Amino acid sequence: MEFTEAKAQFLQTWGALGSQWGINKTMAQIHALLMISPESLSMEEVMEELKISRGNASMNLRGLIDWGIVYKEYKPGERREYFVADQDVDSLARKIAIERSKREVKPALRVLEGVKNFDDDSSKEAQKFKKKTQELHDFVEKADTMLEKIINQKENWITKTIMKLMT
Amino acid sequence: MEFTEAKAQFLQTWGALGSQWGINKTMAQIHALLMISPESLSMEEVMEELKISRGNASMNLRGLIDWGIVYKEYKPGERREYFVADQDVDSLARKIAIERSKREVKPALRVLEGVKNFDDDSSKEAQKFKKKTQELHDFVEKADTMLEKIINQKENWITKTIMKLMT
DNA sequence: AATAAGTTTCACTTATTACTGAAACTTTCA
DNA sequence: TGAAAGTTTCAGTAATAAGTGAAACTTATT
Repeated sequence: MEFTEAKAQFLQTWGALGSQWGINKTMAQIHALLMISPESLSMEEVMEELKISRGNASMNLRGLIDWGIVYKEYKPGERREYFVADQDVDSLARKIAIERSKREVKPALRVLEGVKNFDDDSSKEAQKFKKKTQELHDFVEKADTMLEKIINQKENWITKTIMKLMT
Repeated sequence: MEFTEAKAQFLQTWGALGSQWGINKTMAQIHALLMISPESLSMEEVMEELKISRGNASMNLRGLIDWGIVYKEYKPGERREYFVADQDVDSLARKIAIERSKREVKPALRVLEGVKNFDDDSSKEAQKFKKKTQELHDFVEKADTMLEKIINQKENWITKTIMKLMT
């Protein structure tokens, strides 16, 4: 396989993977592009390379900056902004995990908390409902705690975690 | 909050959570409904309760069965099929994790493997590309291994994992 | 302060994914 | 075996999410 082909396939696959994980295709692709690029890129260059519109590029670059995995870079004497991706894969994954917990898990927990304390009418249905929502709440809370523990092992967290789980 | 309201809100939220995690809304809702239901339900009842069409109900029930988190149940003397959800939240989560790894992570790994062994033309771009794809491949592989380790602690895996990570 | 280069926004279009419902098929039992 | 009850499929439709591009806005420079 040639470099150009490999690159295209990589951008393509990473984009698809991204959309399965709640990050939209373009956002994942821009991020992938910046990661493999030896120099920082301007918005123009991103648009050109991925054949996307200005609006799309702008929105998604901003999104990536919000997620904290892409940074702006200013070159001396140049007006134009350049973009760089966080080069550390570990820290990237950590940031994504934190962000998803904040955006999805935490809100779900709040709803489960509210819902499990409904006015119990002591019917069979109500009993079962109470039991299950309680269980789900506890489970989600635990899973979230686990995620936090894993990602808080600052450096090389995956390796460290695997080591711990070896026993 | 009343039972009926709590139930509606729960079904609603669980559906939304599902779609963020790659399980479509209806599928997540059917699953939620079956989980909180004290009796097994027929397809008719599911359709009725969630106000969805026969086709939709059929497709998604089948999907849930494929995921291995819902089972068919036959009542003696009755022709109709009834559906029950796996009641164990731990085993449910484990099954979802296994399935997602199989469907998403493994294929992505295969592509990364192919792509990182492209014909190197020794340009700066190619060098960087090789380095990054290698890093990403190793990372994804490690993460997947970790997931496997976690879920292989058969019983109460979340609790067990947290205990291990406590140190 | 005028202008030109750069950047962002947003109403609209396109693409993707999910859902409907009628028709086809299957099973059971009289 | 045929008719009724039950189940599945799938072509068409609807809902949702993503992307476009021109216009508006910002900033730096003279």
